[in-house]
Amino acid sequence: MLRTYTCGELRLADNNKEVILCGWVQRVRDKGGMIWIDLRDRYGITQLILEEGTTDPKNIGIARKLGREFVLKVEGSVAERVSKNNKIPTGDIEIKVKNIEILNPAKVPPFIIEDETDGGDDLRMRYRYLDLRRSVVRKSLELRHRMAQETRRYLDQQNFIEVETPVLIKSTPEGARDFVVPSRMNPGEFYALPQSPQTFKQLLMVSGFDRYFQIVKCFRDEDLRADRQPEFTQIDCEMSFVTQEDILNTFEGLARHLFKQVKGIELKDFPRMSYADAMKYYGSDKPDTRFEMKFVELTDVAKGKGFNVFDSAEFIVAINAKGCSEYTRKQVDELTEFVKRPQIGAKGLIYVRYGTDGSLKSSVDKFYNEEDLKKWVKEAGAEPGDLLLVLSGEINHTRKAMNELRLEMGTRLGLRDKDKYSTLWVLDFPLLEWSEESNRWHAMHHPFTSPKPEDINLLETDPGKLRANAYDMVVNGVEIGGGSIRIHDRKLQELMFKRLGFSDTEAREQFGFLMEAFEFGAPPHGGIALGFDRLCALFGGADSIRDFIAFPKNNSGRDVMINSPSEISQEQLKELNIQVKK
RNA sequence: GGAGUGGUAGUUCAGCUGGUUAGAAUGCCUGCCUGUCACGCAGGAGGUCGCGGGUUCGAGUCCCGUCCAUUCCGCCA
Repeated sequence: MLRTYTCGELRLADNNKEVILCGWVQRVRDKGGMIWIDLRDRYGITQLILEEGTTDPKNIGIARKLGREFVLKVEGSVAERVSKNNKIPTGDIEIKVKNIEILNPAKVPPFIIEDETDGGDDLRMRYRYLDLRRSVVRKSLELRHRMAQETRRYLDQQNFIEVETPVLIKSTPEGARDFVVPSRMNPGEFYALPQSPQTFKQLLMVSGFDRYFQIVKCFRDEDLRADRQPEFTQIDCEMSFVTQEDILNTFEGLARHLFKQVKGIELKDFPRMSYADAMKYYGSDKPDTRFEMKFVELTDVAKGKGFNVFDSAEFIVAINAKGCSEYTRKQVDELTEFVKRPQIGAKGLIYVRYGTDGSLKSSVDKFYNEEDLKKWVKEAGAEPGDLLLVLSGEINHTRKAMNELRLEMGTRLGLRDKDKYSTLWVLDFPLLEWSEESNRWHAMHHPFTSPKPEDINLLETDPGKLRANAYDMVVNGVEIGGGSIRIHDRKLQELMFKRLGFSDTEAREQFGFLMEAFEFGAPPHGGIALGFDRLCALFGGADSIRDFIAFPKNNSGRDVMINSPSEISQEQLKELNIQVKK
């Protein structure tokens, strides 16, 4: 070992010990007759001291040549500081240097390696290995490690076994775009990287593994976001001989275990909400339930007074912004601009001020008298001092816009506290949704999801109303994971593929292996997949998952450090039987 | 595929309705400083204003195109 201690562990109790430390130069403070060096490693920072007249001049000479991020090996003795620093754990001591060895010099780093760095994202990603030296980023990865360990511990205790499934698999048209890998040995043929190990985990159930999990990389070739990477990690799970209730309890248990072990938070039972209610009251299948501000439908009370916008609207909905009646014209205009942005696309925003004196003032006073508005505020349960915000239009579009407005108001009113956690299960998702684009039904979750038995006759008559045995775990408005009870019957699976527009041949070619397996004694089974990166970001109080991934990709799917993707040589292309159009 | 925002010193940014030699902070270099810990003080170096074109007597600034980054919409079973 080059060192006898780390830079984070020496205390006053170690006084006078002879020690050897290794680490990086965080900073040199040269005061003339005295020089202090902050030596940093993964564990902390320890101060070194060199003093003219005491320290060997050779070492003082070396210290004067040091730059940031030089790698040192330092021998010395632990001493109590004359002036202590209570901001760091090692602040009571320092190392009187007896010998400094430069293990490796360093160029001046392009950004400051401190918690509050001056580096922009682009630069940090280009030099990610330097960025990872910063304690904030390191702590994010330490959190991730802890989460993974606790996940394994809990699931192991629950008799789950971790099985690795292949990464080179088969492309299927359902769902997201696949990343594909050409096969040299099979010219013209391609593997696909898994969007999830879905079919494999179902096959493991057929194999009798009963309880499977895997912390696994998944791949989707779709456009990226702050919380979306082309390769990401899931806690992927499957169980046999269980009901939906068993799965909800098991994974509510996992979430509770993680919150307790990692954050020291005891969570209450997760409330449950139907998809229909989530859409009705929050306009979203992943509502942020840290605050109320539920939707109030005004379609019936607000129509028929000659206000053409409302009279012609399919749907009129309001939220009650508590205590906002004093919002200025400017603030209301800001909200109007907010909902009119192209991404949200509302035509306008109507408001009703319920003054603290009981007065009612709206932006549509021309059409509605005080009696009319009184009905509105009564519907909304508003009190004097509140502000009603109203949107109207096509139902799905309006709900979506109001969802955005609700979240914006929640943010403005400080109701979305990062340290507060509100969890819930959203249940009874529709099994299918109609796609205008491809003019056919799509599986909302995936084609292996089972319909609710009582709804099964709707598969032929009214597929859009058919509810699935599917569920999402939602925390603070973030979809943490989702799953379903699967189909384990060949006939039903065939029917499902048919309904989704697969021909018999297509279904057999793509999923024949699964349907065949169902004929060899497939147990009833179901499972869930939790987005591990998002879960870590949530625990870390961050909106972006990038700092919880050691080497993330940028918005265009590029790794700017290693500069990938990149072109490959003509020889490689030839070997793979691939031609590239330029 | 679409919309917004940004690109100026190593870095983070300022730079007004176009007008002398493009600034600040920080980092870097040099010197001074014996209890600093965001050390302090004095001095210094450092710029193809993303790229291409246009308007103009004159463009960091206005216009067009393009590239890059980022946020969102579409997309993400």
